[in-house]
Amino acid sequence: LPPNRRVTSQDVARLAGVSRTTVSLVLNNVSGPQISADTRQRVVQAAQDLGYVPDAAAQALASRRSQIIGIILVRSPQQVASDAFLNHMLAGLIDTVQKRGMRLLIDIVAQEHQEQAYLELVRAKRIDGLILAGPSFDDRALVALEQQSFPTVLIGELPGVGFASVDVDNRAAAHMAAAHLISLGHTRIACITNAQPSYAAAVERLRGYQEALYSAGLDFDPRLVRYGDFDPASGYKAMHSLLSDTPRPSAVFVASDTVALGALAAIREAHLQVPEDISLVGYDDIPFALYTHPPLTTIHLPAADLGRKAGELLFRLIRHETPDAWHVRLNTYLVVRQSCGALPGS
Amino acid sequence: LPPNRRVTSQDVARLAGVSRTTVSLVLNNVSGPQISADTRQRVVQAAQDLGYVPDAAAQALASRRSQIIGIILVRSPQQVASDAFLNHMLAGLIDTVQKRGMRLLIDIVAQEHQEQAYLELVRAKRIDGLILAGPSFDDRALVALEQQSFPTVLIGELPGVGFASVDVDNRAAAHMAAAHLISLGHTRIACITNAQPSYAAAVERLRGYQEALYSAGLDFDPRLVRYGDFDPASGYKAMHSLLSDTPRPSAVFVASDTVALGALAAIREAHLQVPEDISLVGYDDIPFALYTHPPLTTIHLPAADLGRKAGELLFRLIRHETPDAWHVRLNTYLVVRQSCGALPGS
DNA sequence: TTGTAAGCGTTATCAC
DNA sequence: GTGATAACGCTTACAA
Repeated sequence: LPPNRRVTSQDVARLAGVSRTTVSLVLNNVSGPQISADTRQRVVQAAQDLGYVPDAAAQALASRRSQIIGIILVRSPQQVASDAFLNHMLAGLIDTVQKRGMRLLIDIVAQEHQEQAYLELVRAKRIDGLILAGPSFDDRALVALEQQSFPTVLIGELPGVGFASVDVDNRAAAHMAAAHLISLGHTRIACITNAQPSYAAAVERLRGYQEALYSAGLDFDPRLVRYGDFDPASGYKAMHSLLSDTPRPSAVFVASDTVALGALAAIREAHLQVPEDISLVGYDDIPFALYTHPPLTTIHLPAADLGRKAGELLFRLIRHETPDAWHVRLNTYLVVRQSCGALPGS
Repeated sequence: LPPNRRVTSQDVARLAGVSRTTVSLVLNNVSGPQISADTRQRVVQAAQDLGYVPDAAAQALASRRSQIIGIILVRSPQQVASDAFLNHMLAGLIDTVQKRGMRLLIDIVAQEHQEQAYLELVRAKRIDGLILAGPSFDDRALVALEQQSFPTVLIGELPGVGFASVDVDNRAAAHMAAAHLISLGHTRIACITNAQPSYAAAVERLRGYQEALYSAGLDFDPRLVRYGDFDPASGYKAMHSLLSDTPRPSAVFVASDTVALGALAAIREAHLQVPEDISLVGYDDIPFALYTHPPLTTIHLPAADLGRKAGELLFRLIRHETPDAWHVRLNTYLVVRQSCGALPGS
């Protein structure tokens, strides 16, 4: 025998004095057949002695399950760079995946390549389930997945399609943010979105802001809206433009902390004070929001939970269990720090 | 025939009127045997017509290559959360991996579980190559990889072991940062590290700072050193402690932008000004460094390139090519913004 | 309770 | 140039 050969289940079987079948049954804890405690022990011992690790490819080929789940992040390089959120979500997801003894395959693709990216993964049976995180999805491509009912979970906005999803209620959260400013007496409240209006989440947040105004009997003035683009630079630009409006807004809801950092810089550059001259509410509660100047009042998003829930939901689907809910909505809440003040004279 | 059966290479062969062997040869562009252009064309066409996608598990089992590379991030959940760097590196790595038609399997593990995490991946032949990113590695476990010369690349500090690695010269970079402060006339310069001294990178950066002092003929005063711990909170605490020293340092090198954000907050809280009262140099050049108040002078690290280079190096190893260099050192440079001022009277 | 044997869908080694 | 045929290492009916 070649000395450095791979240890196979055959070797384990031989050492334990049983068949490969038994080895497989024991090591996979198959529930059907009862294995005597003695046999089980011998097999486990033999496997350990030999340092046996099953070959993943062989296992996948025979069992038709790869024990890998895939996550596809539909994002531009620029977004990846400034997404202080991603880490958290990934950490939550990986945590869940590990607990199930599975692995995570990750891919970042541009909007226009998403289809080929996940179809290959699925068709090659490389993954047992798929998590899609991105702004929007190409319906045409998703149809294929839906037809073969491939286990899939969306993180983000819910399109009309029938996929399971995990998200926060962006509209309600934005409503909460704007309502906070209104409660402080502000009436001229601007909005800088997190992204361009082609992104569903951006539209939802804008709508929440709008609804908060209406609920309070305030007018919605489209001239007070600017579109951010994921990064601080876009927030800087948007705020700069907003500050040249007259009369100046006394408060701004910035639908992304990252974008808000740029907005803060623009305000400082104009020699204005937060919150004395302008109140600001952010969105996301990134770790840095506590350390801006001043600390940013913002909407807290449960990033890690988003990843965790998506993972749990997906595992249910993979095991053909009916999930408690096909569309999970996680809670957000307002974190009051020091970037908002009452409107003078209110 | 069952209507919804998987399309196999057998089907392609049948449609093209050739054998499975030929299909494999054509689709994998095997160089040895010459296939006639006509046959090649027929096979390609048939594969496309049928929407054939090779089964990943079967391919892996037969070819002994999974086409997956693994990255293991050795980090605590806390570090993952505040690591504004990770995204960049991952994006760079994924970019490289995609170009090679491979996939990336990602895992985050705590220091104490690293061994089992990557040994399973390697032993199960789940991955063709491994990238390890973390503060330090358990030599005992790495020995196994080294012995079977499993393609492995380290991102980070270079231990004594013989693995290929990609890193920046932390010491030289820190030297540069401290030298900048010295050039502005500062003599009482403190240092807040990025992490505890158990982390090699933290020690290297501290040493670079120290060497810069010596080079300038300044004394190294250990009482001016504080240890950060990855997050802004640790920077806040460290700076707070530093500010109660007398005489106060006139400048601080903070070996992590993330930690520096906390330090900035502590300085503001003490009603001091940057750079008027205290100069600050950071490290990493995270996207937010440009938007702090004031914009942070810092050391730029090529995060995405780190990922890219690690990927390229790894592919060389996988293909048994001798790499140009086993230890790649990427360049850093000082980005001068507005957090440093000349010492009054110098 | 355990063993036998038939796949799983490729790749790779030879002949032809 | 192309086609049999044997691995690859495991899971899983089914048989004993």
